[in-house]
Amino acid sequence: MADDKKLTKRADDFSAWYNETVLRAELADYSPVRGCMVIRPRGYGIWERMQHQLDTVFKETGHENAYFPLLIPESFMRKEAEHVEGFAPELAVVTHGGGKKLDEPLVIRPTSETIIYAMFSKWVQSYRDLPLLINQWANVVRWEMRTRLFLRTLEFLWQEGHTAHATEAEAEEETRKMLNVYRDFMETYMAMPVITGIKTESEKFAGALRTYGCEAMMQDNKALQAGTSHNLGQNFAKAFDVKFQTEAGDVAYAWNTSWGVSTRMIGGLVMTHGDDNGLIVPPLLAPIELVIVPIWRTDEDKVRVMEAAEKIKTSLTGWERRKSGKLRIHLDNREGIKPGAKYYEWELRGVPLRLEFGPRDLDANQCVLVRRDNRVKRTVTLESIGEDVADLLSVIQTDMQVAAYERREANSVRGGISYDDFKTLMEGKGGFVYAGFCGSAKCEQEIKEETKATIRCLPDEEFRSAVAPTTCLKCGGKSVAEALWAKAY
RNA sequence: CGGGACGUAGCGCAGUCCGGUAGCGCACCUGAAUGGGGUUCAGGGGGUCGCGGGUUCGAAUCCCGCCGUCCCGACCA
Repeated sequence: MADDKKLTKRADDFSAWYNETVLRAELADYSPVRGCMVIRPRGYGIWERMQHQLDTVFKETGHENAYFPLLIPESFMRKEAEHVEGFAPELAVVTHGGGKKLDEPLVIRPTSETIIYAMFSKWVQSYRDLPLLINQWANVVRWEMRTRLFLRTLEFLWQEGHTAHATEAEAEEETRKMLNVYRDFMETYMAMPVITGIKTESEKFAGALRTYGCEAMMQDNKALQAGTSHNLGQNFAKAFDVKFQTEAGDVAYAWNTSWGVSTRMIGGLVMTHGDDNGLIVPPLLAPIELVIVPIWRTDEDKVRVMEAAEKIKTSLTGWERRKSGKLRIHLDNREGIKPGAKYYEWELRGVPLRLEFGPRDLDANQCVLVRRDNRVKRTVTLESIGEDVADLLSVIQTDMQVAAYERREANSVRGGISYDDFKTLMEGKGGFVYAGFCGSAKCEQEIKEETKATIRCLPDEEFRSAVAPTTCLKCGGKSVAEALWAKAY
């Protein structure tokens, strides 16, 4: 931050730009503990809107919220072999309580499968108890080596859905359904298009049968896994004895799923939409959608402009829209700060629409609306201000989504790329590469070592290339699936 | 855990080589003017110089130890 006022430009140092934007837009701050962060009101406000929307859909799809404890007996973590292996390196463990060493150490949850399925085994007796559809909003702790605000912190907030079903097919349907819930949310609300698909064995959740994910492309052309959904099969049911009596009278293990999205999505939002002036929040998730900046020169003007600005705010606040509820408006009536300074400040904070209103506007019964996403100014009459603001916000939402989609496609490569060209691309600007994969973990591992790119997923059908690749990107052998390759966060 | 940089006011830094009254910019407070894209002037408040020990008449500065942060590598929503 050589110049106090200007952000580092994305093109100069994307990583520095991201950190500065998050800090200066007051989304979050560093905590006294390494790797932890404080989510500030402007960041938490976005999270609350994300939570509200997702929670609504979770309930519409039949899930109920519950809360399971933070502390998990260490022995629980050991009951599922892959699970313990996957999470052991990043566990935080409580060894003392009340001044005494504990008989059994307690793990701070890195995720709650173990405690939840232990409880499910008590609650599930009969096929009539199924499906059991539970969600919890919680914090989890994973002791990561390197951390970044929102993207990877020791503690983060998320939701984790956990379900139990009578059949494998039902569990698979649930897994896919919730993946699509995430996808819809990310596209519609975050204006962040994603590629959905299945994870390879090496990227799969520890303990799952199959893992599906949503992958978004950030402005540095790296991939961000924004949500995952797991078909757990009967792995945890067997480990925690989640059994039920079937309609026919047999005893069977339940089929489980789990799925989650976290505050990491806020990082995704920043890196999808931000520009060199700071944050840009899509209207549907913006805690403030419209900021009114009054302008005056003389004391008389100040009085009448402020009075009229208050009126505009009141009349607009009454506007109710289908998806986004009442208009969320802030009137910046601070004195002693020039309008220009306010513009920069609210732009940095990402408020999608600004209304400028001064004496000239008052006399002409008009105001100036300025879009955050493309900075286009428009003078509109106050007669129809409600419609205009609502329309513009909706257009901004759509335009942001389209822009993000077009950027992703412009940086995606399909249809035949040599391994040499692939390496060059990954050393340079990066991007999404759709290419054949022979299915061997060896090829996957070698590519990772040589280029740092990984298979983000084997994309779902609608994202696959028109002509399926026939040979493996690495070994040239027969391709068994089309893979999406990219460097990832 | 390895390599590098750093720790001085809320933030960003200078001062450290060569020991001698702790400074600058921004932010903050007061007042006046200013106000359609980052306002100006005047006045003001704020510091265990990361922590502990040592050398010295005297340490932000030299020596030893520790702690912490950031960046780069091995792990990851």
